[in-house]
Amino acid sequence: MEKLDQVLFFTLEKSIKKYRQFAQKQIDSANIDITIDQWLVLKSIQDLPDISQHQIAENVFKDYASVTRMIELLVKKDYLTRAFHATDRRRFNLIITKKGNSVLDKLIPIITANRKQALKSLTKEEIEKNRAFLNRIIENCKPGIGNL
Amino acid sequence: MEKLDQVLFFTLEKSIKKYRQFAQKQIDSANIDITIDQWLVLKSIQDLPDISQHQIAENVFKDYASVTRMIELLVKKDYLTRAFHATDRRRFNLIITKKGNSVLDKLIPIITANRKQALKSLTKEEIEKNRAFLNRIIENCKPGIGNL
DNA sequence: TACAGTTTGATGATATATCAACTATCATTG
DNA sequence: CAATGATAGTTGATATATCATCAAACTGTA
Repeated sequence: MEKLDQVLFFTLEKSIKKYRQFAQKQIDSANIDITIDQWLVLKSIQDLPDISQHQIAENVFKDYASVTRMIELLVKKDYLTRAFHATDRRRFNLIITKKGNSVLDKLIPIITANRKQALKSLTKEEIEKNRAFLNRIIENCKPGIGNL
Repeated sequence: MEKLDQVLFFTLEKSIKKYRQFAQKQIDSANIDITIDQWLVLKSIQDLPDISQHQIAENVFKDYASVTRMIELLVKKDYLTRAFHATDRRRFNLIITKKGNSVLDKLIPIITANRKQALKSLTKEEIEKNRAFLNRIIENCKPGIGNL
């Protein structure tokens, strides 16, 4: 069996971890109290204000349970409030607070710079090819007749 | 700001997560009681029998604390034993048990099949290009003068 | 309308990630 | 040899991942 560092999935894990560490450090350095995962959730709500927690989970491909807990944290941090939903009493209205919006605004230039730095010297074409490649992996890993 | 699904790092996260879910399912289906992360640690020890916990952590780019806890679990599961190190009393000798070796053996065909399935229809050349691409991201995210 | 099945969300248990603080041991050097 | 600094590993706290189970509310249909 090959050594781990020759396996593509290993490089894949390493790259995303390094990017996350790097990006989180930049956020911390700016004294913004949020994790990348919390930001993903908050951003999903901003993009689709009437989103449900289940939809958020699918959006950021996280577990429903994780989303529940992350939302609790965002409420604790006063970035988000929960109100009753007008038509469905199982659901909540997730409303980003002023503080939450301010954090989202402050994050824009940081995240943009992070992505730019991480993709420095890589062309648009390379990036697109890579995305296509990764999407084929995603397709191949879908549960299907072949691997149930 | 772009929607999340247009961001490369998002696709990157998704692909590694989908691969992990898929691969873990195959392991579970074979009734092998191990997680992928535990396997990574066990495999590191098999590859380098005199490895230290710090080296393991670097090998699989995990935190030292995580490695400590994963090793505890592997010992509990009787896949690994800890003995005193001959020359350095701070360290441990990590020895894979018979049971551990048996699990490692049983995993070889499963992991091989997983990787093959996930990379189905992707050529060696594409894979190599992709690895190079990811390595450039890793380089770009290294802490340096530009982003401290 | 009443029941069955589905959807939304919460919670408990376990595994891992990350940071910080801590102990024990080793290595260096004055 | 003693003081200092480096290294190996542990532990606590908090965040997240995953699975299973649960309750409440909704929907469709007999």
